[in-house]
Amino acid sequence: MESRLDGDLEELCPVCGDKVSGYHYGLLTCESCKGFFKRTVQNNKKYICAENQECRIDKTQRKRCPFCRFQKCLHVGMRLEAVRADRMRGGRNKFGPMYKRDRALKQQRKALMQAAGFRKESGPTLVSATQQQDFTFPGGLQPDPILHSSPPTAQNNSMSYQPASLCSLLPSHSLGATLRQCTVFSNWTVKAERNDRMCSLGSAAGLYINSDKLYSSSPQGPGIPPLVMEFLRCDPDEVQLQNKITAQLLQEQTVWNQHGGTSMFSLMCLLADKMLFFMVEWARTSIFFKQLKVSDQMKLLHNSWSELLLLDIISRQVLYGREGSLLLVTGQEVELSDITSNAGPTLVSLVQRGQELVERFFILKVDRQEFACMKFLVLFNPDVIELEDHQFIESVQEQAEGALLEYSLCTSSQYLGRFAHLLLCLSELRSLSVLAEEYLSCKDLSAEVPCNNLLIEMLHAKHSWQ
DNA sequence: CTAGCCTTGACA
DNA sequence: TGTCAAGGCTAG
Repeated sequence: MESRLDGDLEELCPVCGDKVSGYHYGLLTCESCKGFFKRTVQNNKKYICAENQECRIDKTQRKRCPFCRFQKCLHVGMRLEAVRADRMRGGRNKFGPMYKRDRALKQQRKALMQAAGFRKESGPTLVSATQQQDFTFPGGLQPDPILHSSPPTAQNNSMSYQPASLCSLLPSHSLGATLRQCTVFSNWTVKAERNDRMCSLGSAAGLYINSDKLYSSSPQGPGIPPLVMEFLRCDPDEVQLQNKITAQLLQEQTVWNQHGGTSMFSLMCLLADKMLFFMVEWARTSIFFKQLKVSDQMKLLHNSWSELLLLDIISRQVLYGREGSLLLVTGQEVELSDITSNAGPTLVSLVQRGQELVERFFILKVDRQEFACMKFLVLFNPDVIELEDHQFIESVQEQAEGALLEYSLCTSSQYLGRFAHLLLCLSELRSLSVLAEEYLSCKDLSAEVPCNNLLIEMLHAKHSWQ
């Protein structure tokens, strides 16, 4: 009897090497890893590795370390979003066409192998062979350190004035150790503190969502795909971020007093630099990213820093901002007219296009969950050259895109058109970030950008290898 | 908790 | 109506 699955079933489970029983959660796996993945996601299980998070997972040892087993499940591409939040049985999911394509591809490959004279028994297919490598899986679905870290203290902020480099930030776990002395505070107008409004808006927009409660303890669930919940969990809390940056600025104010006030532009550079620092911290502790080698991490960040920075600024305006003003990460507001009144044509254009983008996101009612997904979409750009783990990065981008699409499906009836519109907005974001980098480069050439900071490193790094 | 087998139900 | 990838059940 020659069944359709015979070809597929010859393959080995990419997680443990056991016999494959069919497509489960995105790819061909064995029955036990299917069940393990389902239990882990449905029950929101947290595991801890007793070793150094590099346990070998095979058929005989898969029970030993569920932490590393789950990490391997994610790494080979099992999809969190394929586990149904509503636990509905039967039916088909959106992966149907993907499974079909995969089958066709395997069939094609098999035919090619046979035509080339390979015996079927000569080993696992190309996919299994690469997936059976030994990967190391640092981290995983653990609580995000940045969300639980205490506010910066006088001690850890003032200890070191070394310039921060991306290289030094990535493998490090010490948040305050690389902060450095910067200049400025300035003669710009602070209109209003927004702490109260931020807090109330924050809780309404889901800033304080407890993902455990929302997903696992309610069998019906809120309809938020698990991967979106995970992205949201990685996302820094706006109020904490505001507190951290404000605390740092207050501390550096004494330094500024010694140097005298500087321009609005210098202040913006300082803020951008601080935001970049926390952006690197966000990426470094985020799901998927922390599994990458430092070299790939650096390439991705060098490629996307300006887009991420702009997306962060824009999302702040969409979620909490007021028309006609720019809400800073510190919670303060600057009138846009104050910025553009003395600005050159490039900056005016930047501000205008940025405002238009804010408006488009606002009309689409983009929420914090969607911005969290988009950040991953932007960060995991498989088009970056010379990536070591290109396949994984591509798979993460696909997963982020799938999660965003699925979430749009949950929240909007016109999800396909809306989803397409979101992608168009990201394309405009990209173009805007190019303009912003050009603007900064010009300023840098005329020595107007405060030197010795992460902002400049990013600017130089990107233009040196692209 | 694991993993093999069972039930369900959208889709081709 | 058959397929097959979801979730469910349960002995070990």
